[in-house]
Amino acid sequence: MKSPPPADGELVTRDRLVRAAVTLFQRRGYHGTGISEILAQAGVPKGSLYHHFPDGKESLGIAALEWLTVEMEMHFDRCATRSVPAARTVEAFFRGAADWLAENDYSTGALLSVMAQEAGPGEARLMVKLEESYQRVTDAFSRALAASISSTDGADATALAQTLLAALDGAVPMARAARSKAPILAVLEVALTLLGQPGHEAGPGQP
Amino acid sequence: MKSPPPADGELVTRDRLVRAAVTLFQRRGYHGTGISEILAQAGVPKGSLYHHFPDGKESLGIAALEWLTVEMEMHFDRCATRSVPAARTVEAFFRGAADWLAENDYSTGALLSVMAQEAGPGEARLMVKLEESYQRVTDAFSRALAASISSTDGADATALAQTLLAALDGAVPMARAARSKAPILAVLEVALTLLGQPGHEAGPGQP
DNA sequence: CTATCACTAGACCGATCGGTCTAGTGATAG
DNA sequence: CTATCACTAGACCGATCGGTCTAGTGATAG
Repeated sequence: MKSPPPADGELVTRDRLVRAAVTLFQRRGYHGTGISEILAQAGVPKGSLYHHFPDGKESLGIAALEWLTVEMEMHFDRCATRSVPAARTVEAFFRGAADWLAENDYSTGALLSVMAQEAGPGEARLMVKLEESYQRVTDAFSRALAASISSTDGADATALAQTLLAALDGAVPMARAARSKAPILAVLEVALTLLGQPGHEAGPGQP
Repeated sequence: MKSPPPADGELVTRDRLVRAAVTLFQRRGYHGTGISEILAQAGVPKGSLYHHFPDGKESLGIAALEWLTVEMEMHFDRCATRSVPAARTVEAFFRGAADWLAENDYSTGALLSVMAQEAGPGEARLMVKLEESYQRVTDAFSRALAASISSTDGADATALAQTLLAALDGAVPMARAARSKAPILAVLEVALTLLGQPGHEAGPGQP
């Protein structure tokens, strides 16, 4: 218990590894990214990785998921706190993803979605973490939506959040393959239609 | 030019490879699946693989995408020909995916989506094929939808097809992580709401 | 000044990766 | 009967995979 955490010095190396893992897993997937690439990108030697993550790659994957999950939770909770209208929350979310993809030359992707499709029985801990992450992100998103959708109850907001998140996760690889924001923007427009018309149990039609 | 194709004998080995590749890429992703696993699953020796696919794994990936693309095109074109109502086409599509996932212990995934997220600059040909496949599948889906949606023109049907395909592609990994059909069914319900209300330029509200 | 400890550094490991290459094998054409 | 050809079979290849292990290094506590 010597060297009490220099508060930020302790996290630097570990954090660099996690950030590099997030970036690379988004680009090439979990199995497509080698430990050595992560090490190179983070500028960290192998020994340090296994000091911070004695259980290796899978633990690093879990840490990457946790990092992204917290990031998303914070984002959506900020929207909820500020009572941002649902339509604006959704629009910012989709446009943000499209812009970020374009800025990165369409080489990044949706972390939860890739990892959930690559993980097998050999990565049981990863799968458990994925379930948790999906749940937390969906919950945060639905909180942000519920804050401003009058005509829907909690259940509706959850289903809506799930649907919109799924739609974006599905549109990202399309945009990547097409090297264009178009698929994301097309999906966004349909999504906004959905929001504009609260729907099946709401009031009268529009003018 | 001896041995004129025994018509089916020629395709058996090659086809077994493609089918095994589709199955395994769906389960573990492109990079997560080794050539040796494909060989084992197909019951084919290595030499045969490189005879049929001299360019190796990437060509096999392309063939797997082609196989799935044709499969989907045929499915949707069947719906279009029979003038299946859009809502029924969508419901069958989503429920089919959910059932197929459950039957396979939530171990399979969305092929286009995983591969599009794993492919990098090193797999340029794969990426080109992915773009084509997405396009063809979306087109076929939108044809199936357009056949029965009166209030939408072609552009709308395309955006709708893109959105619904994206939503399913995104919901599949969620269902996989949760080991439950629930996410897919939740998304389906929202999707049906969308179809039930052709929307922004349609007529009056409902009763 | 010394012992301890968190952490860094990278040489090294067997296993597996995708891919090549040589030796068949068996049906067909002549 | 023989030559050709599509195809099978698997030994073998270097490269890279994820992971282990030993030797520091440098700040802190006493």
